[in-house]
Amino acid sequence: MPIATSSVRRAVSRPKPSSAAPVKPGVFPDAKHDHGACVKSALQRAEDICTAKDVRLTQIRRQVFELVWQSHNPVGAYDVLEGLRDGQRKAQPPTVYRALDFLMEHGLIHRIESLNAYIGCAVPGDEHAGQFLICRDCGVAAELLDKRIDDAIGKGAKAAGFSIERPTVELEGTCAHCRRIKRGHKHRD
Amino acid sequence: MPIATSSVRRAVSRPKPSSAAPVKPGVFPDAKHDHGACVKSALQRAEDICTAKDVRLTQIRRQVFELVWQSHNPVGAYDVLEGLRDGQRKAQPPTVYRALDFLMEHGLIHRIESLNAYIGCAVPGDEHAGQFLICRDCGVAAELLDKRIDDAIGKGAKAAGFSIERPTVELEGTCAHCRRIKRGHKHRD
DNA sequence: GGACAAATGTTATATTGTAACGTCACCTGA
DNA sequence: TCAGGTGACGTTACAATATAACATTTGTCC
Repeated sequence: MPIATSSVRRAVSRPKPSSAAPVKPGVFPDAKHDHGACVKSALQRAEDICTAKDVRLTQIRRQVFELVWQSHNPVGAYDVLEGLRDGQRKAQPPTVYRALDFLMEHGLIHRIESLNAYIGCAVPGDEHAGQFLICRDCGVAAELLDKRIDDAIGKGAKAAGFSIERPTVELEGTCAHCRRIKRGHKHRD
Repeated sequence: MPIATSSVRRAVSRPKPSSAAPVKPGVFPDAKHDHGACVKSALQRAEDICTAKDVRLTQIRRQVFELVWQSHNPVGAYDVLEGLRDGQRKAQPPTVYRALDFLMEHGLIHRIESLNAYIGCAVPGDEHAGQFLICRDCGVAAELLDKRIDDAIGKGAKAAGFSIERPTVELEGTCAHCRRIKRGHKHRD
């Protein structure tokens, strides 16, 4: 699975206010967006949030966070583990799972249940459940924050007298870009 | 005991609704409903569907189907495997996974991604994705068929130019019954 | 019956996730 | 200053879930 380009392009733009969202919810990241800036922004926000909550974004947690953010594709725990091992470390699974749990607990990443994988949160600091569009072809997952979906789900649950504590909404399919490519192969247009 | 139904190959194009739906979508089954009737009805419908589609509901597949239907709680593949082993057989994991795949392929059961578990479909024969309310306390999962949710999800995806092929909607929380129990413990009312 | 495909058996292994306990660094209060 | 507590991480072992690959059996069709 191709990993989004690590930042060959230098972040020439001035340091953005850390409040800017790393990626826009509901939007698939452009193939050649500045992913380095994406990561940098996400990391800054994570640090701000941890500071505000008075919890520690330790070396390992930060590294795991960066590994999860290395692309917009959900990444498996053992891939993260692989990444952690680059270098002198010889990390074990519990190390990774603890860090992932920490990051999820503080809303910095989400777990994609249908893939057993993890992805950076596009809107950290905002208490919310993730809604995801996951492309079968390119593997990219885009986070949605769709109030209509939340509302509809809320109504459906209410009708059944059910109180939701953890909603999971994961929509697997094909993103616009990949669909264009496939159509191109078929009709050559 | 011969598998009578699998040899019946009549060109009946539509399965007649041999009985009511096993359980009503959107409703948590009553604690003391007649589950035997539930299972019987589900099995009958499964047989009708397989006959209509001209696929074989073999001994093993039927057994796995019944094991999945043994309750309204999602059941793990290895629990099913345990069940299959009651008696003389010594089934192995692939046997179970193949049967589960078959049953899913023909819309007779659903997989609950957030639990790595399987549950009988409340409305088999109807092409649809499952939407589930899953109670943390009693473990029961009720299937929803909520058009509002589908619509909202459809709109959200469309706005992103995304085409959905496999939606996953799993809502974990507390069912009305379990919530009443918990409230009772707190306020004694 | 013979050929072919579908279904299942069998062995081995891959992938994902946790339990349990030990170590160490850091803080805090007497 | 240091005893004791706590949080983070190390380490070992294992549990739980799932699949690859190939062999064998069963069913169907001619």
